[in-house]
Amino acid sequence: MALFLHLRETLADAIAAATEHMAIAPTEIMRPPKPEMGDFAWGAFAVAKERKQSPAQVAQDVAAQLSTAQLRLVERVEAAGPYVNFTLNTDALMRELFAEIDRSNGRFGCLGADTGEKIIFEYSGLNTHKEVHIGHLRNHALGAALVSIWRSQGHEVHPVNFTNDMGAHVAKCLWWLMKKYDGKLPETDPVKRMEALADVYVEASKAFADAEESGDTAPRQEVSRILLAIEEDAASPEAALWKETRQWSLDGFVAVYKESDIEFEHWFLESDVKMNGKKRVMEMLDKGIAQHSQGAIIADLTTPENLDIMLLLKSDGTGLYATTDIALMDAKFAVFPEATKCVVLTDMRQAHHFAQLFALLRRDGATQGFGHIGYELVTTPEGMMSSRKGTIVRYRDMRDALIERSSTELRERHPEWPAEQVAQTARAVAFGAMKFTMLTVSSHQKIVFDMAAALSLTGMSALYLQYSYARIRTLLTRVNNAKGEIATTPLTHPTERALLLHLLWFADALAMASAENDPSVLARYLYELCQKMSTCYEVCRVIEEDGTVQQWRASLHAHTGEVLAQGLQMLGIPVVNAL
RNA sequence: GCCCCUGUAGUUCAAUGGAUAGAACACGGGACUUCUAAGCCUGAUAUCUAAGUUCGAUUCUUAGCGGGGGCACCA
Repeated sequence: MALFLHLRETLADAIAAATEHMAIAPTEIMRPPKPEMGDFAWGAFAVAKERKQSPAQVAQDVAAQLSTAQLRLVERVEAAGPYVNFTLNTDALMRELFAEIDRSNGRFGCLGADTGEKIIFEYSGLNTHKEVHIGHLRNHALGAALVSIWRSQGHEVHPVNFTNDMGAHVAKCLWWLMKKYDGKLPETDPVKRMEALADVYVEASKAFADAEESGDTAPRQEVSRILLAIEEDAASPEAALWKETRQWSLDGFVAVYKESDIEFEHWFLESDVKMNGKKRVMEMLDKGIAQHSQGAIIADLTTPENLDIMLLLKSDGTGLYATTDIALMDAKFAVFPEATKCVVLTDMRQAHHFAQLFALLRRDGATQGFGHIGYELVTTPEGMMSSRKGTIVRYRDMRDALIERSSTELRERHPEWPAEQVAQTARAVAFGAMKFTMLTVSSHQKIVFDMAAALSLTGMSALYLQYSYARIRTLLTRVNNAKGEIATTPLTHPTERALLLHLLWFADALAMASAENDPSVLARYLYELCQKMSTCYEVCRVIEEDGTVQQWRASLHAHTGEVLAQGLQMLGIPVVNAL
């Protein structure tokens, strides 16, 4: 077990014993607001209420009963008003913590593997023939980070991808592609071709809207015809073009995932599961779970779930998102039959839809766990992004602008660097920046995207974390005994101890991030770690020192670097050795 | 109309009901012949309103005001 968790449990148990019958949860053991108060703290409020005593009295009683001899690593216990504060022995803490980091093998602060749930986790949800935009970026950054964070808590996670490759948007795109481009595009590079296809969709969308406005019904009829052809007639030229162009998008998506360092264990396509959805709806109709209404098929979820009417099949007999999602759930559990739970990550707008879906499946007898994690939208200062209004901020534009911006900066700073190193480092900076801006804000907070702000690489940014790591790496190349065993910590400055103690709390950041399904907890922890590291770095020089002082400081930085690298890895932020 | 999210410093965001509400940007001041100044130190500035619960409320409840989203043929 992680040292941190063990210490907290030990304290909780000891306090429970000292208060006789009270159950004390380990999470009641907190961090005091000021380091000089101690390393752990417990507030006596609840116990005081139970005992009808003053919290200060209870705190004093508990402190008096606790003996440091029985508490691992603790060298001081004292009551401070309503709190009991605990202080750890620095030398012992350093030895045990560093030993844990050294043997953790990239799993510092983590719980044992496969001790949790088996989760199918669906995220990303791109649409073929359409643009990848910065809203998807938020999904990707959150999803990939959640996979790591949940795994750190012992859950078995199977990340899967669901791609929407059918529907009106596809038909519109094909309509315009055939009409204006004769069904061909000149690009051969997978990414460029995907992007060109998405551009066709934007044109198509505008042309379609213009036609609608001017009362021209021909495009609408043509789009319906194409939609029907690709759904019903596999031998039609439209179906052939659909499959060809779909592949352009899918190839492009593979490249996007690869450059973002995202992996899926399975891909589901809407077209593969949609027809099964219709079948499932018909079964539900037979069972009485669904019913006819106004020519369509619905499920009435107004009571007891209070989830309104759920539309399952349109009056023209065609399916919709809900239809597909019913079958998709079957497909997921067919691929991962041992899974206990399925979690889906989308923006908040779909929360109602998924609440309905899960309620419907439970009515249908499903016993697995279902979860939806919603995050707030990414908007521009003008409001919601819309491809029709042309207000989409494209993923590729942001990526390219960031790469450009950081390349320029790097060339100026390191004129001696070879082009390849500049390019590689610029990508690390760009992808780090993109992900970090999406991860630091908690997921229930809307992000108003500002390109200028996103391009600024100061303050609370991924670059600050990457820069901190690079400084550690450089420092360590100049001392040769960073990994040597040390028995004592020749502390000369409070910043050293503050940094050491912050490393101990890493396990708490992981546990919190997982419990809240919120990677921003980890992102902010790492930022704080770097702040403490930077402060220490300025005040406590390493190279001009020698003997145990140098050894200790180098070791502190080395271990900080390892924890930082692990945390960044979990957030999907690339690390580089020089910046 | 009903439901969900949200309101904290000039701006963008933090804060399991607990000790003096923290950061970043912007603004003001400062240190360095010294391991990367994309850094460090330092200053000023904030809980939408009104009731309630509590020893204690930015946090919970109710009402109001403001912002965003959702609620049957879109995904």
